[in-house]
Amino acid sequence: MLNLYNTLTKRLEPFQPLDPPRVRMYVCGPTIYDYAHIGNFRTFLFSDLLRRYLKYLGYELHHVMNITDVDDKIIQRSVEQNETLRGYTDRFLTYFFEDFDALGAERPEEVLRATDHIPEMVALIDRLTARGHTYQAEGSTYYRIATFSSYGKLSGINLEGNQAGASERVDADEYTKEDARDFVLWKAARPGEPSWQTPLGEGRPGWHIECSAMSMKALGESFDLHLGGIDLVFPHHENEIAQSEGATGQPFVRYWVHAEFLMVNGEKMAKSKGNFYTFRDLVAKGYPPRAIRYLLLSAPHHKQLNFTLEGLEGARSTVTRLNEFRRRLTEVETGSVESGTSLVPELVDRARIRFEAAMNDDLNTAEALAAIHDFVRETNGYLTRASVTEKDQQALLAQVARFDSVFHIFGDVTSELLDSEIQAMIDERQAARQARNFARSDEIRDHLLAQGILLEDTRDGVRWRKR
RNA sequence: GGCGGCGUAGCCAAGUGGUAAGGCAGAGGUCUGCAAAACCUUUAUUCGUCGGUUCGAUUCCGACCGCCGCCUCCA
Repeated sequence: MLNLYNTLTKRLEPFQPLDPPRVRMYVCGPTIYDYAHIGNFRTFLFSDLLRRYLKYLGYELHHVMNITDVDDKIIQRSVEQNETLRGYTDRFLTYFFEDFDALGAERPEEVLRATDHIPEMVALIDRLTARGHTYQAEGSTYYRIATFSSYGKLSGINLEGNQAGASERVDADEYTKEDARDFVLWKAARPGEPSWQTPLGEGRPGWHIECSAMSMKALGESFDLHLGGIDLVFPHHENEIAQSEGATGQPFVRYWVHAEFLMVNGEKMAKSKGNFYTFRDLVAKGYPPRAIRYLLLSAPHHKQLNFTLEGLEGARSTVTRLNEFRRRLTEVETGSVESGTSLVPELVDRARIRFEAAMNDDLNTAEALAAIHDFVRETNGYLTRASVTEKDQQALLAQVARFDSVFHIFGDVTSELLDSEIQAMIDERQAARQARNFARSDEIRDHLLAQGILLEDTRDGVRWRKR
């Protein structure tokens, strides 16, 4: 039984979907104003891991991810680039999914763009208005938080304020609100900004309403899982609850699960801090996508993970080792074994049980990976000591496949799914590395020839001096 | 100021009231006519500091030090 830490209840809870074996899951996707950095991808790889593990457990996923394709930064960037909003976001959406695919993440069943769902948002705002949760000011529509009594239940935010130390930063909002805590549902059009003509007036949607409208459209008014980065707990997810439950009167989401930050030198990796790496930065430095995936999944999602290049080097070694292991297992020569002497079934069972126990414990990936590593080491040792039957080999390969269906880290470090631009970067790096290796082996060979240790080195083979 | 989290070997990092997983890096070794791979051994008497509870604490409690996050757009 999978247990998940639920931000809403602040407890570890057994996961029970509303309508098994279906699982309806919504993930807050990217705002595509630029390339995503690997901190962003930590969340998306976490949702990929959860998705894959739920499938491993036999659930049927209906996984929805939104794309925020209209907001202040996007508008600003598209104007700077002299592109239309749609053209600009189309371009960065393409980049996003190139990276997403290269990182081995499975595509959600549905990817929904905000600007494709303006009518749904307007309809939801209408429902909120009918229930008395909204007010208008200067052409914009706001949510009146005072009308939603359980506001704050997700984040534990104190509505009484207590922002003395934060007061200088509060109220940078350019729109007119009755109360600083209220948030905008529909923003009145402003000159030079994209806008939509709707019954609410000409304007564009607020950020929070997108997710409520799209998630409920795709998954219904109540659904199982809602994921996102920890920074979305407040105000985004708190506001989603206010919008959705305010409109429907129904419980919105059963399990809220949040991914912690990726840190750099002890600080949150963020565009605004300038301490970020994009996926492409790292590929250009020669790191395989699979190593990046491994690193981002190597610590449990509820803990901050400190990113270092040294750690990424380690991840590359690890992933190479896993890949070699699977190849070795695939190519091993099978033989016969005295009946009843095979240790393989026990080895496989032990690894699988430990792996599942770790994953069921709120997706403790560190422990699950430890189970995989022990399995790999023990199997490698077994392979060097004894021959395996074909049946053993199949059992071992099947177990590798089970692990890999969840983590997706055993494959080639490069991927056939890679976008050509990314693939080119990798090819270049690999060619350079190979060249270095050749040079090094040439050096060694020359040295050995000079020493007379090596008598001959041809394509067909080498001849060594007899000892 | 309010709320929350973290501090474990060179790096990343799990974990527990009963004596420190795993990966990477390092060292030694086995095997292979070099190398690589693989395997074996080894690397924290100790888990920020100081107290307390306990037969026993890294794990519980308190204080302190250091760091971080949210409260503002943010994965």
